[in-house]
Amino acid sequence: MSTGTRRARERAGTRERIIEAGLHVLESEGVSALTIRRIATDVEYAAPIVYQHFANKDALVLELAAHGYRLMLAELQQTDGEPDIDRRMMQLASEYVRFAGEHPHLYQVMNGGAIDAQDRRQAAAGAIGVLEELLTAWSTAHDVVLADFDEACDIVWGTLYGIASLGHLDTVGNERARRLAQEALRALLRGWRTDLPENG
Amino acid sequence: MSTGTRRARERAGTRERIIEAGLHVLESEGVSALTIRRIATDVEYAAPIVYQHFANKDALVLELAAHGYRLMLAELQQTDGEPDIDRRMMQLASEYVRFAGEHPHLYQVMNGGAIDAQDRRQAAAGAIGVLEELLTAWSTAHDVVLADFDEACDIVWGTLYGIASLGHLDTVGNERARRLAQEALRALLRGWRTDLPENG
DNA sequence: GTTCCCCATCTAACGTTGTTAGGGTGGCGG
DNA sequence: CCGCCACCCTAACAACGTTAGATGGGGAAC
Repeated sequence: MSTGTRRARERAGTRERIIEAGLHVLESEGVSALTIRRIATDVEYAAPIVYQHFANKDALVLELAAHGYRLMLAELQQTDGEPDIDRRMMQLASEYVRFAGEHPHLYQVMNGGAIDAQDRRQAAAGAIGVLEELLTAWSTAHDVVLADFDEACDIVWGTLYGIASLGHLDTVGNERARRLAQEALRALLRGWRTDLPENG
Repeated sequence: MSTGTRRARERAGTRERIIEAGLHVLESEGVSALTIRRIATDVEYAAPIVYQHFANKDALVLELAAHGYRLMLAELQQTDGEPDIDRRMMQLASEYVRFAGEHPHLYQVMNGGAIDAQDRRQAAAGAIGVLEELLTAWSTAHDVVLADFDEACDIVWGTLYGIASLGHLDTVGNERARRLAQEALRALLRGWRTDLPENG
């Protein structure tokens, strides 16, 4: 079956081209332009071809979002090379918000209601993993045992999401949002530290 | 012009009924069921009537969101009667997340991309005002001068939004999200206090 | 009281969306 | 060379937001 494998390769190729076309349309013209017919036209096919590769539009959008989370993972991992764990945390916050600002439409799709909660969680697992690693390193570096590690992760992840959303949902500029995210994360971590004296 | 005022009253009445029908559909069946034809049917009119009261669907949705923010304002103001300012802050966080959990579809519309950033800011001004008042009271109570008050407000508002979104975007339950929001806000405020000793 | 006009309302339609069914065509196996 | 099969397209459906034109009934004028 030599033709069989070739056809399988071609199938996978067009599937990839559909995803790339979708990403291009999304990033360049926004979510309102992300149409089955538009994508099909860009890959020089008729609309129904898309349904040979994706069950429906939501499945395609999920794939685009997964791609976005992989991209985010790559950018968040760029915080390597910084030995100071607190500074790396600040870089994480900054990079997260920067990503949201540089890919607003992709970010919108990644967090939009079209994606099932479970699927999103799975797609975001890699990016969240970076946060988990950093938070683990931070807690050991400062000799802090967090009461509930997953809870702390969710808090940080949710905080970053919320403040990054201010950056493009509201009139808050991206550079300001980066400052806000850094300050929020700094305050959060400071609040969790037990190696600082306190009186109340 | 007796008939004139009556007609004006009727016009305003149907406009109000359209909004109420929209809210009812939204809360009971979700944003995907929020359709011009569906709303028109519920108020026993044909679809084009809606366009005599709203320029387009986005304008109607904005009105629904504004109603949602007024509702949120009322619920946030219920934190009166608590003299302890820190406890009131905790109640604010809890009530915010509770609102998001009890009105998920309304909350989704309030923060959805269909609403212009400026319009949302204006609609949310009242609810944000509650936070501003509380934060002012908190800073005076603890003798803290915040470096940038508006920045602190945005941080808290964004954090609450992000963590509340975890509650219904992801699999985090509402009661857990409330705990998370409280812990996040507690850590944030603790990080901003200057009446606690520190060593680095 | 009759007539007429205006305006509120409806029906019908357009263009777009996601999605599905059915037909045609070209290349591969016998 | 023939037939079949897989691929691809055209056409269509339902539903959406939105607009234009038809229609009808009630108040105003005589």
